[in-house]
Amino acid sequence: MPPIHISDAEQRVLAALWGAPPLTLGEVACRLPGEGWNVKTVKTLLSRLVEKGAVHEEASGSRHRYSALLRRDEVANDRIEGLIARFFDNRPEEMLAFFCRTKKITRQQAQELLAMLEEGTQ
Amino acid sequence: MPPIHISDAEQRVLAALWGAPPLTLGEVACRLPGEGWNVKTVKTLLSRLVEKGAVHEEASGSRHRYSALLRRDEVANDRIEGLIARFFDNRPEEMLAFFCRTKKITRQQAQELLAMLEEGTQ
DNA sequence: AAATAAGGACTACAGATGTAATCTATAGAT
DNA sequence: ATCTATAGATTACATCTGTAGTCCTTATTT
Repeated sequence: MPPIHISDAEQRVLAALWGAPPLTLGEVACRLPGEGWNVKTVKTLLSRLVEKGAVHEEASGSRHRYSALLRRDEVANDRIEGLIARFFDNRPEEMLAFFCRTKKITRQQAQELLAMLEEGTQ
Repeated sequence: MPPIHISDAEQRVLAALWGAPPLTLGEVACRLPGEGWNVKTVKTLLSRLVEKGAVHEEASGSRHRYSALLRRDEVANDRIEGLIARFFDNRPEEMLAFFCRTKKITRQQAQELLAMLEEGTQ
């Protein structure tokens, strides 16, 4: 199966479902404050996500409830992999270096990060 | 001006121009081995990039030569910013943590990175 | 019971994107 | 001088995306 492609707008809707119980259309719409979308727009995006297999739709009385089938970290990971492939020649450490060079990460933060790694590998 | 949006396919073409002298269409096409695109397709993408102001086109005899107007690190940075905003609540250090948690980097690499930061901040 | 609101199914429609094809000019090969 | 390969300008066309609108069926409110 070809990997599902989630568009930008769809991703925002998907995000509204992350870490939430199955939500109705209205509930989803409420969780998308900044977007300024019509509820119908949210419905369209939800339907497309269902078609794509990224969201589950279940009947609940005369309404439906929607829940995410893709986890945030799965999607995030895909995106990151894509960036590493495209811009950093498939070398994670290159991306990390770039990140540190440009992303104003402090020595402090790097140190904490290192500590975390130490923990994870022991 | 609204930020230029470079599509996925366009990005691959742009990448072929990075770090290279102005190239002709044929030269660009040659630098896109894996894509399996018709030269006409490459030409279309190049033209769109020119329209969008991401690529410069200059006459060279009866042909044209193309060169990137956006640098790799600019584009990479935009993408990374997007990810941080979308998936990590605008907190770079969260993305870094994720990065390290998913084992994309070894302790060794982190250590080198830290050394680099030390150097940069002294 | 009647009016209203929420939301389902289906439809709409322009602009972006992927992926070329045509038609034409010209530079290099014979 | 002619043929051929490269590539410029223009056009094509299906699909995807953003952004709803219609029309209909409940649930809820009066």
